[in-house]
Amino acid sequence: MAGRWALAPAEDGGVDVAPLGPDGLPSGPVRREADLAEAVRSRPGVARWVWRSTAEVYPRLLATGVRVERAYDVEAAETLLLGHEGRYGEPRSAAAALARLRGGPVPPDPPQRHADPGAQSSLFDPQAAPLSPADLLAVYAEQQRRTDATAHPDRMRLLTAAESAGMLIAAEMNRAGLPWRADVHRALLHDLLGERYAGGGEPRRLAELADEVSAAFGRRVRPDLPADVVKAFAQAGIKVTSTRRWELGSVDHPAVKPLLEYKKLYRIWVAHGWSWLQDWVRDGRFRPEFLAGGTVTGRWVTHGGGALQIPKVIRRAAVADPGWRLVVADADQMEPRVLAAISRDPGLMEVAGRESDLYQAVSERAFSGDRDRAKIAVLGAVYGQTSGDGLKNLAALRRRFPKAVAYVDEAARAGEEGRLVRTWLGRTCPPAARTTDDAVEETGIPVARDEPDSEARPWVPGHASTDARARGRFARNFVVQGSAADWALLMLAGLRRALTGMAAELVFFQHDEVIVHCPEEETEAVTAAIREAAEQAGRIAFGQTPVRFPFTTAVVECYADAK
DNA sequence: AGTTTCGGCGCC
DNA sequence: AAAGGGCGCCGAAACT
Repeated sequence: MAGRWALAPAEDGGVDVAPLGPDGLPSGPVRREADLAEAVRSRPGVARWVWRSTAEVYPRLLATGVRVERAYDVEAAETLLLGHEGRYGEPRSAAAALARLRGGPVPPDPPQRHADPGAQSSLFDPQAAPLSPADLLAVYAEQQRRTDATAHPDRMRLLTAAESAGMLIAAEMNRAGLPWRADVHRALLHDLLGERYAGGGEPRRLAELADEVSAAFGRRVRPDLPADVVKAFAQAGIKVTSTRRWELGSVDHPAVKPLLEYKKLYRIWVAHGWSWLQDWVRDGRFRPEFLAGGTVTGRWVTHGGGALQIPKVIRRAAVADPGWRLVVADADQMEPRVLAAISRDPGLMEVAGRESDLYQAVSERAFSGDRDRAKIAVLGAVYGQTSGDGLKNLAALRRRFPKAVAYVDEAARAGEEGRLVRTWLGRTCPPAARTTDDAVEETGIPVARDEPDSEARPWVPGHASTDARARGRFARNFVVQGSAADWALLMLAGLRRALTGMAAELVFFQHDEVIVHCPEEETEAVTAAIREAAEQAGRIAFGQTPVRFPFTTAVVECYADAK
């Protein structure tokens, strides 16, 4: 019973399953079973389930209490493989992959659905037409062949496996939810914003601040309307081009202070206020929808509730159940450590080979101990800083860490020239935007200019006039942010495996930070599992490397106490 | 009236 | 002090 099995939901609500031989072909007959959960539950020895889409199958399994150890998500793999092959924009569904294999017309991907509170959505329509096990396995076998044809098949296999694990984890986290105390949240809102007035208008504190702003200007001003604010400043003889915080910060006018306070609280009111609570918190859990691999760099996204942007002050409402704890773990300086591992810069590897503060160590080597400058320089190198002191700092960084800077410089050059760049494991950056004609010539697939599904087109930078440079910055950041996402995904998969058999649940993941909800007596084991998973992910991803990947871990009852 | 873009800001 | 990467979300403004 061990080994891989294929699983494909059938039209009649049942499911087809088939065992795979070592060659990836069926090693036994296809069996039709009436009940999905029972089909999986009765085969506990299966090492990896091969299926079209985790989003299609796994929530239904979880709903009946069935988990699987490992899966292979054919559509996730197809997305990664197409990208690696420089074929971004081609339909990524299993049906499309099958059509390419068979030579038939390639169906376009279904349009993405918008997330509504409470609605389930996924990368692809979970209700897509069923695929027979034979067709599924034909696509799978072809994917194995394409994986073997990549420059680093071992890394690509790791990537598709990790992405598939991510899909499982996302589904499990969507089900679990982040423990959330609505009563604490409400008290917090009342403290910050004051009473709500009937009719849904601004709460008391915001109304007061708006009055203060108006008083300072000597006329009625709506602080939530940038155009109104800019005009009011102009009438007061102060020229501002926007109402951004950093620009207003240096303006000397009595309206500035209440205005900035208003903007801060307004943000909380509209994005994490009472209606947010209403929409996203049920049964003591905040349930956003996590989507693994939702960005081109491999970072996750969430739909609903702004789960990856919870303001620090609102984290006060994320509270563990009685007798339970939140283990909050944050990777220390993940991106520069990853840059050290992928560039193999001797100096940066040495610095990253210690668990102590990386920016401090960099500053001692290149910035006379000025930690702030060191941090700005490192982040500038990673993000593509192009002006001001950044360039000076970058030069200093380059002298001491030449291979590290050369690595991102080369990525930037490749991006500007429209070449492909990849993460360490092989996730591939979308190529430069091409004209419609180019796309047709290369793929044979017409791309409508006003195609409503923007997913069908390659990434384009925000402003056409700065195309090449924007692509350079994007590619520069991509190799570091994306490789960091590779590492984080492996870490997460390792952690999930280590938590098997415990009551502990993964409940939150945010780029370099993970939260596990567990009984108090499991916190030590969870903390150890996180540390171990981090080091293991470093070894698996980067092989022999002196680079360490430490975590700062806090065991707390309340998320806000973690930092 | 409905849809898309913009400005601003939250997180990493 | 201010600038560079990735996102989501909201209301207002701008459009069809």
